[in-house]
Amino acid sequence: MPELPEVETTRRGIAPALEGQRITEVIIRQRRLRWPIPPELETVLTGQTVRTVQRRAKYLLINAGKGHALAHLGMSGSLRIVPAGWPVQKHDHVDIRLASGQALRYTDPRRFGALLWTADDPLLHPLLASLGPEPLSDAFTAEHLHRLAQGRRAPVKTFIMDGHVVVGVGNIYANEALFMAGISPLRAAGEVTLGRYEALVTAIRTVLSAAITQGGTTLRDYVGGHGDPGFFKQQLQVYDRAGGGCLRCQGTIQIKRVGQRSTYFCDRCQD
DNA sequence: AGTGCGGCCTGTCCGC
DNA sequence: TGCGGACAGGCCGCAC
Repeated sequence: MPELPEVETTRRGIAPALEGQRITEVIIRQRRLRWPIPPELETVLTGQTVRTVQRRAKYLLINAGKGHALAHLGMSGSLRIVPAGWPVQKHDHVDIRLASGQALRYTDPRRFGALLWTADDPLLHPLLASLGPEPLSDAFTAEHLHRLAQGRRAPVKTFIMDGHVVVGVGNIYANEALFMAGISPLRAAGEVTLGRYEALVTAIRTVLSAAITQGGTTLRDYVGGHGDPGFFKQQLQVYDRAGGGCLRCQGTIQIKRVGQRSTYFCDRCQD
């Protein structure tokens, strides 16, 4: 679920309530996420004061002095600030209680997400060390995509969803950006010209930025740091619109499986 | 090295 | 109304 805009919206929502706060207690009701929650999340994190809450790719990095908690929201996860002791629902797996009387609550029905701990530089963590550039940074360029794509026969949609190429572009925004750039999701990555990668870089930046402005896209579970849904769903051009009219031409939005993911596009606007 | 797939989970929806 | 099966925003780890 949560792609980059949702994770960034979450970061902005929870950071003010966390930074400068001492962690008084960590309550774990369900350890079994994608990986088991390590014991350090209780033994080391408790008593620490949060310094910063940053984001790298779709990971949130909570700097707690002695190390960093890493959070990933998987497909259905959310992190939000609640009053301590707020009624617990079925999938509320973790509460990190703060001296303020609030708590950071981790909720994840499908448990594809993760809560991890690292005492070292979090950017060197095995899960983060080999990731591609941030799409909203200067390091993300058409030249970067074009160079990496040389010789690649995988579809360009699969290519841009690969976190080692560029981070943060999940299924929704990959579909939207390719539509905006007029590129068929089925085209081999290695056959896309530098000029079209220019358009794609612009489209990815535009779509992600607009989605952040709208607080992300909520299809079902996603809520931001204050428990509110995101509103970018109303601006989706192709995602989940199979059979609907193309908003740019008189064509019809198609759906196909590409890399085992539902892929939406207009075969008249995208080639 | 690049590519394709299974698997992790729960919930929902659709067809019978 | 019940039930099986497909599918859902991510992404690791494996076999080829």
